[in-house]
Amino acid sequence: MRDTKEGRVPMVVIKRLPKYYRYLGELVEHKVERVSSQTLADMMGISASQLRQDLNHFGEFGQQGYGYRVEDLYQEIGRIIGLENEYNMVIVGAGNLGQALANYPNFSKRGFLLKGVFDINPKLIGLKLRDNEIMDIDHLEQFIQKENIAIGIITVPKEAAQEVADIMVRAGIKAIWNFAPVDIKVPPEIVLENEHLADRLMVISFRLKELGFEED
Amino acid sequence: MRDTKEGRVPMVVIKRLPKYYRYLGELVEHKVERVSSQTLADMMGISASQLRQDLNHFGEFGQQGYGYRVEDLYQEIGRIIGLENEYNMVIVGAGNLGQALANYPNFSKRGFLLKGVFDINPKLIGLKLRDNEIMDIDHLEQFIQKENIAIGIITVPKEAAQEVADIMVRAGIKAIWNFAPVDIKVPPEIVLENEHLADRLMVISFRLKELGFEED
DNA sequence: TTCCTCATGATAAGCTAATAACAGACAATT
DNA sequence: AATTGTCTGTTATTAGCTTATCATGAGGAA
Repeated sequence: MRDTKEGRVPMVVIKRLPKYYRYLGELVEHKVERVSSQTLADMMGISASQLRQDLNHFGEFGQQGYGYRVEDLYQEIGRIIGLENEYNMVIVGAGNLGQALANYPNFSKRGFLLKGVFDINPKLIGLKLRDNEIMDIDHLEQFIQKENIAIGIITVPKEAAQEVADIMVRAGIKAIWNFAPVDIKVPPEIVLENEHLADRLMVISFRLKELGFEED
Repeated sequence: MRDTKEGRVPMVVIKRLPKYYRYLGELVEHKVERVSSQTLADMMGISASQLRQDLNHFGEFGQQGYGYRVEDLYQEIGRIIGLENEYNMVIVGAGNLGQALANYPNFSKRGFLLKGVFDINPKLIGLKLRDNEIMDIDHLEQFIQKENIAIGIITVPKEAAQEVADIMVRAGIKAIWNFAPVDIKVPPEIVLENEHLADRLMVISFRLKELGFEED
């Protein structure tokens, strides 16, 4: 079973896949059976060309003169994203954000299973967080290895973030999702996503300012 | 005082500004006085060309044969982003994520001031969240107008997100930062940032899968 | 069955962004 | 003051993405 038709798929395209998946999910819920690239693209606010082009990176899913079968395409994109797999996760940093993510229900629904939550603060260790007891960060490395953890989520202060990442990498983790406001460095074979929430606010700030200056 | 040299600045460039700001902040902390585009670009893992190109959208901040004064450039980029302004914010949805964001210290430090937290759940209304008492969503519209709220953060379930956004728009809000897993629709003059956390996990999933298939 | 319409997949054209190259200005040094 | 080397701002080039176009084949109607 082949993943991509040929060559690498551009990152911009990959980032759009979850959006396609989301909109198709909506259509499935509404029992829509078929959809044309034009209709779907209009819903999403993109061009039909781009939609077709994107899909063609992965294969031919539509039929001329008919369009796409919603259910099929939905399943197909789920497969492309890899949602039929299950991944074990840990969260390191049981502060507000760590707790919020731990309680996020949509993750387990898609096969992302939270197996442990860690912190360095003795006051937090031992507390229950939904199904997970908060563990001492000293046990992190061993835990990752024993429980076959694929994804590590970092929600510690920025000073500790790189150190936590190093432990994860040493333990053989496959991917890191970092929420600390620093760019973590990891070897190239590790999948890394930096989530800089404060950066997003700054983009909003810039755009607000830009708008303000437009009144000339 | 002019913002951009001419024309519109591409979104890709704008998205990089906070990153520049972050790295320059590090240099400031380490009391580094000057830096060349080459050095800074190496630190950030981008090309020196791109860095200079990006900065040239906004003006000339460096000196030939010398480089950039770290402190000056840091201030300058802060100004470009608009960090000298203050913006009032509200959070709607006092669940885990809403609470986490309410307690995020870095926002107020940059002039993003949380003025109120709202929810529809009677059990939550009246509770204290750091400095903010959780208010009934019925008072949201009035509050936005009276307190001159510029930015609305949405952390409600997806079913309620569009409705909340509509109230915000009606009340005259300037920007919306949406964490619900739907694409909210707002008039074009409203600055909108959709933050789809689950999407990020799917990108990680795809990349993990891609990596797995590379062992042929 | 045959013809017509529709909408895909593929190719081409157009556009945007990233990298490379370079002339000129400034700093540093003697 | 003169000279060398550095490093910017800018222009040129290349690469990457997006949009437009079109031939083709499937579906549906008569």
